Amino acid sequence: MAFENKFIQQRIEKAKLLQSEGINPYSNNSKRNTTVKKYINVNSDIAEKENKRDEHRIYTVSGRIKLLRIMGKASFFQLEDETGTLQIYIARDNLPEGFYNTVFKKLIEVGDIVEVTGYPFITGKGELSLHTSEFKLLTKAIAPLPEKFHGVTDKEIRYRKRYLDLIMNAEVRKTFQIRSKVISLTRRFFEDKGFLEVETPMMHPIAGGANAKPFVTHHNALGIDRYLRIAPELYLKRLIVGGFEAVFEINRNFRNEGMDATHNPEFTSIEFYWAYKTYKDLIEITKEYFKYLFEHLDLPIILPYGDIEVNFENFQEIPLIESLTTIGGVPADITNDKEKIVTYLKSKNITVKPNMNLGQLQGELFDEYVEEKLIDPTFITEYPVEISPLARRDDNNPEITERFELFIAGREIANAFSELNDPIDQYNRFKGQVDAKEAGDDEAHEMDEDFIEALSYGMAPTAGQGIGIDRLVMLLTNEHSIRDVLLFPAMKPLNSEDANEEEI
RNA sequence: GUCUUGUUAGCUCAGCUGGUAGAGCACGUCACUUUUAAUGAUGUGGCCGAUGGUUCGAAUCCAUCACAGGACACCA
Repeated sequence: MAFENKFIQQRIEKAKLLQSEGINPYSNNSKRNTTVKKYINVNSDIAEKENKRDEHRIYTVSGRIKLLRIMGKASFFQLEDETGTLQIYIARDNLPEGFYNTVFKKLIEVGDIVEVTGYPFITGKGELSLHTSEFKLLTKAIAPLPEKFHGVTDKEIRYRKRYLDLIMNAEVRKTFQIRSKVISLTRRFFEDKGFLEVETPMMHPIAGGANAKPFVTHHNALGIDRYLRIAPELYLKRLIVGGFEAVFEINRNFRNEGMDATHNPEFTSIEFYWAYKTYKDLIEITKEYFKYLFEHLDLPIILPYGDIEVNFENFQEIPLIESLTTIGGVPADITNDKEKIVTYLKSKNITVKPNMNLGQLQGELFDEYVEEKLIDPTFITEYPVEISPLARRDDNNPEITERFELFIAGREIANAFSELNDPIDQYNRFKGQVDAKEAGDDEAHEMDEDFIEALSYGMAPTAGQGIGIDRLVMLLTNEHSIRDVLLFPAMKPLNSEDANEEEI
């Protein structure tokens, strides 16, 4: 399999020659004492020095050779570490006798990881560089890097071999640094508010907390199937029953559904639950959260996303039914009538599943006519109870719930509600879901009697929210595919044999 | 899941209506001590995604399959 490629063979030969010269091609004897970024910062004054150099400052930097320009008895190369790229000047007469000609010129090449020691100077063309007095190979790369100018652009290679993508495309590293920062800031934001970070099971006996198809796995010792969680919601609420008053979890959820630009089988969300609060408090904390993110990420408050702009100072709030007419342009006289909605959708050539209830049809109208038009952050409130099986009913109108979803740039970013804590109401809503499941809705919720029992002991009035981290990061990094914000997005195996491989 | 467009050298890509496969980069050799995608000379490199079919002849036409991108459907 591996190492057949002639270029790889060639480079393996070079590694052997290095060994015969007494040079370890996989040395770990690194003496690095600064990064490229620090080197550039510390030496920003070199231009003012005599001869534009300072031979008394000696630094050792390490990194990968990205570009190599050999010119007879001297060479330049670009050395790249995580912090940046530095030009290295290396000349025959500054190195031990024979090293430059027999080792550097013949056995060192683009892709190798090396360490150089020397002093800062500025070249004739005005670039701060390092004048090498010692050169050491740390790691021989036996596989050649992709083309130096175009790099690797094939999306399949970039996703399957993310390491290559990261080597070749520095801006990709930036995206994942921002992702890391978003998660870190999110954690800090909620911790600062007094929330406790918890971990709840990833393997569930009942796949609850959302409407979705789960992955199934098997516990051998117990001889039972488990579901990879589709949401942590019901476990986090059990903790509120137990007396924790503010909890959050940032972790993966798994849904056995289609893959596309906004869906990966495993995705990251934060869910948080806050006792003695309502969804109104969640609207406030959500605004505060975004403000916090924008400040700490140093992002413009009017954020470009593709060819649109999102104004993060312009948070809107509008009830779902109202949005159908004012934003969606749906006639006002049909939005509360099942038959009229079905007729209307049919007249627009939109097919709906038979036996949909009013709430589901209103949801259809929203998805069809409103969602994509919500560019600036918009809290859609007053969701129908039929499509909100875990949310508390509005005290004044039992047909709607104390719930909102937050939409930004035409996409759902968060889902939140005052939690249903009436165990009998929750029991009946689960029953309704079970009936729907039996009627063929394979994404309907299952009965979770243990959760009902937990509620029976009393859960303080609580508000809870989930935010999709991947989509949030897409928004903040101006990426339009979820695969570009996941280091290792899900991909099909390359040959069908792998797909059918039996477990050991 | 459906439709659609791709898959040619390690990488980025040409290859017209079918006639024995091309460039740049990378790599080998030579020259070159301040280059910036270094430069100049020269050379090596391919089961044209897989399997069938049509044809005297297929990278090229047809069918099936695999993988990927995009759109739609479902979902977050």
